[in-house]
Amino acid sequence: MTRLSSYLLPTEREAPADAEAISHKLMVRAGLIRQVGSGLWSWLPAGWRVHQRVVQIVREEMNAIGGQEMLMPVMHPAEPWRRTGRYEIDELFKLKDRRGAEMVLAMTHEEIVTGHVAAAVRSYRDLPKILYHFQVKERDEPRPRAGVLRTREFIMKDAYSFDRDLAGLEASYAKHIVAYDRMLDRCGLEWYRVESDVGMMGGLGADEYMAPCAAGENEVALAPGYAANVEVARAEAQAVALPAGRPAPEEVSTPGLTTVEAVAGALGVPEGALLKAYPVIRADGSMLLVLVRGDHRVNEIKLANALGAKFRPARPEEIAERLGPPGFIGPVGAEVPILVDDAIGMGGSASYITGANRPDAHLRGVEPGRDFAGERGDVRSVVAGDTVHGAAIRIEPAIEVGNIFKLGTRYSEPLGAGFLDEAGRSQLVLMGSYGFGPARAAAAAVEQFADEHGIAWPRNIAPFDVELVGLGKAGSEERELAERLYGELAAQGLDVLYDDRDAGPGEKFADAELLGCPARATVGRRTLVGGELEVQVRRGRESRSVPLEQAAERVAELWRSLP
RNA sequence: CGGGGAGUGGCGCAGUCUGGUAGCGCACCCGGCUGGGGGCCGGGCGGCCGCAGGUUCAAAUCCUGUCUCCCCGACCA
Repeated sequence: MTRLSSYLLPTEREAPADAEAISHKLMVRAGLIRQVGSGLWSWLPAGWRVHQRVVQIVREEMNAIGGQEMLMPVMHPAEPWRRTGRYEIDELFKLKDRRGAEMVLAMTHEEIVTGHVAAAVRSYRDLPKILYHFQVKERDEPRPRAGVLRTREFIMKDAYSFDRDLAGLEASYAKHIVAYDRMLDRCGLEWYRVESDVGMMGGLGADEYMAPCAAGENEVALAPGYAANVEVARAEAQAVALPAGRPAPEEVSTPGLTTVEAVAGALGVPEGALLKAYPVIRADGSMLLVLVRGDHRVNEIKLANALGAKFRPARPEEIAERLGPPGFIGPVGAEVPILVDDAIGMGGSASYITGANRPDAHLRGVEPGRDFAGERGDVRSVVAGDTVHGAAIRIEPAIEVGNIFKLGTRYSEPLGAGFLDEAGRSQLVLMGSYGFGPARAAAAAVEQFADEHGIAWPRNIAPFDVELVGLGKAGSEERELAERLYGELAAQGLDVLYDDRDAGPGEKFADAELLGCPARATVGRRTLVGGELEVQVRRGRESRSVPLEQAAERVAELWRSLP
């Protein structure tokens, strides 16, 4: 019997002063987690039950697609990380053992799992495989934040698929989509699967599982039938009213007007009638002038993907040297290559305003194609109101709770994970990696369903199914009834937390609602007198009464009907 | 890494400017009352004021250094 009087559940009336996010405040207040250091958290018993419930759901769904659970260490020799080129990552914790050997603390486990596969797999007959584990990840995050939403140490379910060819990888990936869709549903979360960036390291495709909530660090662009991380989202830009064209560009004086807003205001045109010039320096040291509409922003991830290489913004002195005074630069006459965003209309009678590459001057009547030339590309960030298939998109903040990624040979190649096919030819294994963060899933559930009274857990990941509140003094008749009901509820398969503390009813109710078990049953004098048990559904806080003689069955039935 | 803020009892805070016996609310302990929404009365325990140096007759308070934490941004393979 889980008695609250002897359970470690230190609830707080007030949230920590430094907490911002709802999940941070409530998980601390409800006694689920406690901070140890920046980005380092302990899970107290009730919190750990939530985490374990998420873990079990994930485990069941991974097993259902043929995943094989294993366990790999957190501390690794540095060597395989050097081989894959990941030793240089700043977020990687590095240390030395007593002999001076270089070690790392794992951020993920591609190096190790691929090493095992490289050693064990010889033949196409050994493939495909899906291997996974739940293990601690260590990441030296520049800025941990918001309770368990972004931490330096956390448990991740990471899975890896190994296939002989692209069709096999696609099949493994499809299985993970099924598993992930199901685990997110079973966790009771609102979620989106969104297209995501494959990153600079390459990859054949990736999706992220996003749980929308205010504390989310990511943004997703959504329209009917469309969902993408704004890092990669593509959409039709909204039209903008452009000034009429002119026979040739014409200089206008714009003293001191270095921002799009200032120039548009002074000339009485919408910001979208300007072209924003964003000079970047590519890996080879050359400059590229990126142009986007004045009301748009350059999306550095899309730009990096379009260039297929890293770049950095140009420094003011580089801009001054190669183009003109920062704030007044533009494409006309520029002696550097130009990349023109797709949202900029080419040709036609309409025209844009651009910097003149001279102090305190802009040009109007600039027509792309006529007055300058450049390659085209989609390198801007979408904004709310852009359209996809004719429907306007909206942008929402969300927490990334899972991601799935077609790695290809990114790791099998440097680590030598190959096999022999039927023809006896040596081939590289095609890999996929699939992450899921139970702590983030739990925090997302708190974010999505909390109200002013506290947490309202989805049924499948609540710390307990039912909180049984025993009123009256210890040893009283109503307490005896409560203890009997505990046994009956447990016999129905319910996990029950029994509040047997010597505390007032108000405190018990407040704590129960803070902790947020999906149902609360109250046993007091009224229960004895009326012969009915009061049950409150946490989400919505509505109460109902069930006859005492069938109380356990009725509560179990009610519990099964909850979200 | 840039900007801002904070370390005083378990939690939330005041006191610091203007140096002079370390305070408040909640929590906790004991006794009693109450017993369906954080209830009431009485009595208690608990703090080297983040740490280290310095100034001073005297430092939570002034000076120097240092550590830690939070928020915003950058970053996040």
